[in-house]
Amino acid sequence: MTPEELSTAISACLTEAVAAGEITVDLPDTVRVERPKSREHGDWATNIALQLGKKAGMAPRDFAQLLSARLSQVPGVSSVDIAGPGFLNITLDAAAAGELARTIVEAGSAYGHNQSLNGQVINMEFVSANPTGPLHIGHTRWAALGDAIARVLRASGAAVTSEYYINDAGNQMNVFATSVYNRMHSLPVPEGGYPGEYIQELADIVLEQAPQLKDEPLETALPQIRELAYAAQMADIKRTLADFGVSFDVYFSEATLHNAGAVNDAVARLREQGHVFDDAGAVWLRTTDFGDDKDRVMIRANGEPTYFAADAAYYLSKKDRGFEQKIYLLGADHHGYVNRLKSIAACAGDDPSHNIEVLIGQLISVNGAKLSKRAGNIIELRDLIEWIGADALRYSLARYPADSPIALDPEQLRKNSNDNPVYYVQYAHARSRAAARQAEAKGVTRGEFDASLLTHATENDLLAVLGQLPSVVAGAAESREPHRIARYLEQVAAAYHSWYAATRITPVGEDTQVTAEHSTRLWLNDATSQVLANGLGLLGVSAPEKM
RNA sequence: GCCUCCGUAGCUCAGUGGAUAGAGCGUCUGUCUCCGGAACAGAAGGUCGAAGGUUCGAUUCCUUUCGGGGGCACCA
Repeated sequence: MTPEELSTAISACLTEAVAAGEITVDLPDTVRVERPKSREHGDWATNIALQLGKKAGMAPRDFAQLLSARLSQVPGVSSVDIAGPGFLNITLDAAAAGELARTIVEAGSAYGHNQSLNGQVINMEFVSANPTGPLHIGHTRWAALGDAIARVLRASGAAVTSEYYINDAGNQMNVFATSVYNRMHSLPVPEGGYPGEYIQELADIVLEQAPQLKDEPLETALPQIRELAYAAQMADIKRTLADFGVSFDVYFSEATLHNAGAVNDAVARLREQGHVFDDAGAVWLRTTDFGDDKDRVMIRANGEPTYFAADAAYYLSKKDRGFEQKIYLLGADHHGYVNRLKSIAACAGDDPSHNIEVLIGQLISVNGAKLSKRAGNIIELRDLIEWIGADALRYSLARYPADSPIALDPEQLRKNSNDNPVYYVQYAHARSRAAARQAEAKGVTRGEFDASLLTHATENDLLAVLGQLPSVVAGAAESREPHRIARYLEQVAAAYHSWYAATRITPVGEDTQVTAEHSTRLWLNDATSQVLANGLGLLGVSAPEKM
């Protein structure tokens, strides 16, 4: 029996009690079932009687008494105790609890998936680094976290499109191209230009593809240099993301918005909505109507659209493409942008509390990281991957809530020990696979399964933890907090290691007789592998067979 | 000045309107004739920054306050 099934059973008992006239109260959609901290309090506990007792005009303990009478009749429920002010402590039959092992193995990679976000159509934009240089540490956290959030949302039934917005318009692209041009001619870095060594690499690539550009003056060479260097830089970014295990469904070019007139269209559409006005030669969006602290310019007095105008057009594009929810993942340095983005949504007639969601992540730092020589004074993502490893890096970043500032300690992350949580979890997976291989060699198979044999205290604990994956995934999706998965996996690993130390999957010593206990434990072992693999998969971290 | 995030064990950090606030590291004590010791069992270590308020119950929610990080462009 899974906690979800127990929750459903409690809801059914409540409904029956209402129908029988025993209680009069509005029932919640779902009943929360929790694993009590203390084992003395049974397998599962609920505080539903405390919540509903008062509303039903009853003492919580009396309410608990009524519910307990019905609940103890449910098949699989061994006993129900009322504790303290009205907690219901529920103990399951070993067989009912153990059945979960089979449920998980049979569900396979689908275990943990849930329908909590069914029907939601979500656009998630993250990273969106400028195409004028390599990815650096500032992009790393969202690359790891954003990708994990997308996976968690999908596992909860949402249709998610992950999107990378390329800021390939505006003067910065000309500055970028000029920087490359100057490198081609060994000229100094232009005013405000890009200094890193990677510019030289881009210059080499451009010259290789179009050697004639070397003899052309800046004005005529610039457009082609811009295109070639841009393409090379985006290829580099995509390669680094791929090495990090991150892929995007859509790479959206800002330039295409300008070229297709979408920016001007956006101004016109927002004007129709009544939120655009002209002042001092510029065109403004009255974002103060929706809580922004000042109105924002869309078209400058010189006729050039602002970056903000492109953002408005981009938002409308997402809306037009049918995304009900648009999630933006931004660094803390973009905090001031949140109200503006929300105002765009409001000006477009959307509900800023529903159709747009801006997640702000605190910045990270890495102690003692080497600064990239090729890119100037930044820490490059590709260097971090090479130094720490993609798995350790992704896990470490996914392990903390986005709003918590973190300082990574690379020396710790490079260690193959318990200092390093990713190894703890990965090791548990590798160990469980090794145990399965060992079992096979000793003739243990999953042929026989008798859940009532899973009676050891560590088996009860392990089963309880394994049963929580679906609700943990749903919770992580709802709150956009994949770190809950990581923390959960550490619990799974701990429960597995305890179980492993306390019981045997294979016959030991002279006793070579394979029993139903062995084969049943193999089911539990394999169920654990599956939960660890599924959870790590949601974080974009590998689940190794061997380490 | 305004906005926002953080403040929990010696360190790095989880967590929760409820029963005894947790993990790892560090410190201390144990566990290998046997499936992977990258492990397990246990001990010590806390006025949950402070003060008010709401509540049957607050570390959690609200207000104030102290300390720290980040942000407040006709830049992109």
